[in-house]
Amino acid sequence: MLDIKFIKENPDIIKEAVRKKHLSFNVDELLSVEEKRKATLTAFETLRAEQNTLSDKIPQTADAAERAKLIEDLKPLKEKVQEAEEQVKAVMKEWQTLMLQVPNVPDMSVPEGGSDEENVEVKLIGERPVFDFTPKDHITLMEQNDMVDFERGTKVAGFRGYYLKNDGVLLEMALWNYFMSTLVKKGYQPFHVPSLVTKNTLYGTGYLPQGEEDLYKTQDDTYLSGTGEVAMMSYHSDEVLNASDLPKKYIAMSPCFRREAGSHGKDVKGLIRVHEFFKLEQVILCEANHQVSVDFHEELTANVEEILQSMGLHYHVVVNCGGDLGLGQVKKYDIEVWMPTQEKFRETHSSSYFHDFQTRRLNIRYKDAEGKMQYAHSLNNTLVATPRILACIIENFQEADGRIRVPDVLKPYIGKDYLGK
RNA sequence: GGAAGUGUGGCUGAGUGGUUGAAGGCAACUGUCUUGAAAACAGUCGUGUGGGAAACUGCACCGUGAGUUCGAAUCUCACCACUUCCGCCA
Repeated sequence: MLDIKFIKENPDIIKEAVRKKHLSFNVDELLSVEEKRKATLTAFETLRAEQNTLSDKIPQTADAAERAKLIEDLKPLKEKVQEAEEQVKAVMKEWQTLMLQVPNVPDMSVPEGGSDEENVEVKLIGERPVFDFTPKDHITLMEQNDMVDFERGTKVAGFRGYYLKNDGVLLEMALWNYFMSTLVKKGYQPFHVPSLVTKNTLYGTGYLPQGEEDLYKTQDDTYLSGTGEVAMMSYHSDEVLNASDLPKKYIAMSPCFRREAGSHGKDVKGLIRVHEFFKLEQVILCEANHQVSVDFHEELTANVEEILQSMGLHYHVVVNCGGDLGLGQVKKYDIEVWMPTQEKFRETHSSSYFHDFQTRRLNIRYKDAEGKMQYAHSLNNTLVATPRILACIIENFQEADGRIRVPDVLKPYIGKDYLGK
């Protein structure tokens, strides 16, 4: 959600945002509904003021006959007030529907483009691993080493189902522990957050109304969240925070559920794209200042890079083009790790900032130094999402004999040098 | 799932139809006093939105939504959350 004042004063900026994000939204329509909203509201408030004034006279009138006359006189006004109120409600509904579709304005540094194919590489770290044998893909390797069972996974859970087992589970838990403990040392607070959430939280984070078809819905009108960001961000909804408590730095761990509607043909095998996975997500709430947001955005990205480098993974960072940004995102980096058998980088992390887009919807504020209420800024980035990253690690660290070498930094968490049989 | 109760400002807590946006207390802020602090005393102290240069002022908000009424924090209904008891279950 953006400030309607800002939209009214800068319609061209919003139109440019719509264009750059490749959306279809009619800013002029919103502006005309906004005018209608103000006019209807003013009309209603004027009538209501009249009603209040006359109503207040009644208890001050002692004479019963006079009283009865006043009450009688107010009856027609009551109907007019009700009519005006109906009109306000109708316009407000229209207004809110449109307001939820207004995109946040992408940063100047966001490149032009319509899809992820036009994202721009901004950093390249490490080198492609060289194998003196033909490398196997993660599916083959993990099945050979009894780390995964896709056959029974689909039998039990359906399309994209999987069981992780044995060293696959040890690797997964080692990653959770390693990533988590690294960030806790940096002062981030760990949370295990709900993944079954109400509608409002999803509107608040911007996953509704646009993302409806990718969400699993329950018969109780709750949803299975696709990311821990949703519950973590909503943690402080409708709160006024102390400025001195900012920034809030959190790690949200939770299972994540995604219908992957519209991607049935993509990554149909393996652990790259699954309906159900586990994620630790970094979330920051900070003061409402662009440069502060930018600095924390770099921090969230650097946190992950540091860990990927410590494992010796080859990756690059891309800045997402306008068309690949979510409605609320100002700027986004994707971190993509090299997949040897696919001979391309695959997204393992996604780092973005929102300014006050989410906090307006969630009503998360703080009082600044002058005592003025401000909407906080919000940011998030994946810390680690399993099992996708397992696929990357396993392919990159495979040996000729089919075993998987354990990166040095993970050895304390796994207790051995190689995974597999 | 059954029964009863509760839901008011940052917190606590009055208020059961008419200057109540809401008493009192705590916390916070500002002054006086003090070398400084505490204490005491005096004062200030909700949010959003519209009008106005400002003083000021209209409207809305007492869990959410609907209703009754000239008028609702207060009455009615539905929903939600919490508490306690019972049942069931990890």
